[in-house]
Amino acid sequence: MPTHFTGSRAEMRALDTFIKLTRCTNSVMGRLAERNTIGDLTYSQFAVLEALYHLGPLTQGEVSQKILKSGSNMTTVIDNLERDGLVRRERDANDRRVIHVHLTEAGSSKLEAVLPGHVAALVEEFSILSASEQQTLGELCKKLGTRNR
Amino acid sequence: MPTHFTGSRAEMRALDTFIKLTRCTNSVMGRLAERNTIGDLTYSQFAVLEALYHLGPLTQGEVSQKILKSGSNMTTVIDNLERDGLVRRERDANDRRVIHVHLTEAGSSKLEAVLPGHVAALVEEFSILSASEQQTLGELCKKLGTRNR
DNA sequence: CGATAATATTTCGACATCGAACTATTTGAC
DNA sequence: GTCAAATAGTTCGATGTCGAAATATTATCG
Repeated sequence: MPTHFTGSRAEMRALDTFIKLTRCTNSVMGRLAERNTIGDLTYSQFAVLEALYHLGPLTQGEVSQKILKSGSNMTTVIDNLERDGLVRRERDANDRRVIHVHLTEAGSSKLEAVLPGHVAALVEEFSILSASEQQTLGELCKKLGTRNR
Repeated sequence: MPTHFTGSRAEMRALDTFIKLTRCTNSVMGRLAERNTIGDLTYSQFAVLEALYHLGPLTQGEVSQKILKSGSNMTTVIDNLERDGLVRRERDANDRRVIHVHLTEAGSSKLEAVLPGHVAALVEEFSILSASEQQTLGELCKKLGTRNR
């Protein structure tokens, strides 16, 4: 946990908080991965399916924005999802540059099969924090995350 | 921000906190990356150099544990660092299975050139939170991160 | 209308990342 | 002492991830 870094108080504090933040996220994600909470999906695939499931068909660019990943990355992830039959691409008729991504039946079923377990695992993970601690954590994260914008 | 997920209160809370946590980490890392705060290094490379800088020569396995990455991943990252002359591998004389990773002069200089700016950027990022907010965030992250172990 | 700018996606090359299978070496048990 | 189990790294194949350059298409402006 310690960083063996010597600096001003503000420096040590920021560094320490940063390390705890990244390790925390890392650990939580790692433990979720260990539990195999999303079956044979990757997190990227899960995120794409979830977005489509809750928001309906989206443009590839929209998906990219929703899950905060680059456009070129979306191409690969959606390629894999399409190969596995979980998603379907449809060229827009009016603007042939854009592609609409649709969930297939298989994709929908897959997500429904996996979502409850994932949520349950999350609840369990976070149950170490009280409701108000979760509230506080969420607020601080939001404040830090949306900094200058 | 919203998830369009309907569930019990505990479920919504955990999901919401989870999303804020991951987005926060994502955003902070992203902004640091944009600022080019670690030069032409990747974060993995930076993490390895930093560990060696502060702790001295380490076994490859030890590095892997310090930065929480898999052994096979370490092979690649250290391969690249070695190719760039920032790090040197040395086989242990007594136990020929183990490899000690040393920082080279170039590696040391590179890190020293980059560390102050990185810390400054971190301080600036976290300056949106007061000292006590950072303290709280750190504690909550630690509690959540080290859950059951 | 026609050249240019903007937009959506893909391709490419580099790096990260994992788990499983593999190699080399050391340790332990009989 | 020898053979089996444990340990340290590497290799391999798959996926994710990015930014820059390329492609295709649409919008704009003169």
